Amino acid sequence: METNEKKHENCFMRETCLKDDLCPMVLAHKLLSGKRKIMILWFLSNKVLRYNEILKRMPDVTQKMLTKQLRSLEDDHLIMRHVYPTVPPKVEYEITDIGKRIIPILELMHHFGASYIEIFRDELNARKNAQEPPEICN
Amino acid sequence: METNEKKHENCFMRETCLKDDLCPMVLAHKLLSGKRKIMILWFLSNKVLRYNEILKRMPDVTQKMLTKQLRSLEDDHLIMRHVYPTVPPKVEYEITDIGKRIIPILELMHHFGASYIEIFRDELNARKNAQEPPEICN
DNA sequence: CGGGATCCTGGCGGATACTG
DNA sequence: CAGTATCCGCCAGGATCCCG
Repeated sequence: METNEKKHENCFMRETCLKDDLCPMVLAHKLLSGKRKIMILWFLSNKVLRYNEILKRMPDVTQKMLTKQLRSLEDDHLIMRHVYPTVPPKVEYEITDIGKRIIPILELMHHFGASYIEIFRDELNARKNAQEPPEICN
Repeated sequence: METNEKKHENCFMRETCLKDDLCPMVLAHKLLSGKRKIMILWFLSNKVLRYNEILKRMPDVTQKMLTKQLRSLEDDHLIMRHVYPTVPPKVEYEITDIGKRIIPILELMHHFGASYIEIFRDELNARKNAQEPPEICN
């Protein structure tokens, strides 16, 4: 496993790493680190969606935050924004070619999450109940 | 691509999603969302490392934050902490079997980051220079 | 050596109201 | 419909000092 070791070391030992965005890992992490970005990309991965369609799929997000995350993704060239100057306005969001390269990552994350849940379901439920005491407390 | 679409919808439309940790995507995102967790797992993916060895590989992290991220990863069963009660103390960190399942995700992220840099190198450099004005300003 | 304890701050993200 | 505008709480994360 020496090649693997070397690769990992190289990535982070380069002086540019952690400082600018030219370390592949740091950059990838940055591009995906917004709280809603992963979900947005996940939704757009197989469909063009309008603003409200995305909003409907995210039960607990505010309009402001959704807009912010969409703008950030657009600035990073991961999604495209199509504005139709009609009345009422219509705006569609579409994943870019580069954005599509993230989908395999999301698939793996989904798969990993599912495995993790299988193994630790009981503990996850226990944690959940611990931080969400029953109604009795009221 | 209907199966794909269904799968994605199901993940987030389930009432549990975004609310508890039982949505695979939300959970996976949570487990990896710490600022340094990805790098730590990356380093440990092929090696057992001591505390200071990890620290040396992260130029800009404080001891407190490294400790915090390590504890969080340990609580989530992604790494193990081995304490040798010697003088001076020696602590080693090792990735767990479940943690190892994250490595393919990191490999993909690294690959994606590299592709992204190839395509947008100029823009990334421009952004970097914009937020880091030359010494002249002093 | 490998932390813990404290204090502090930026900005992420939420709530609510308004608008072209 | 698809956003702004405004206000604000919170906490991840940083700086600094101390310790067994």
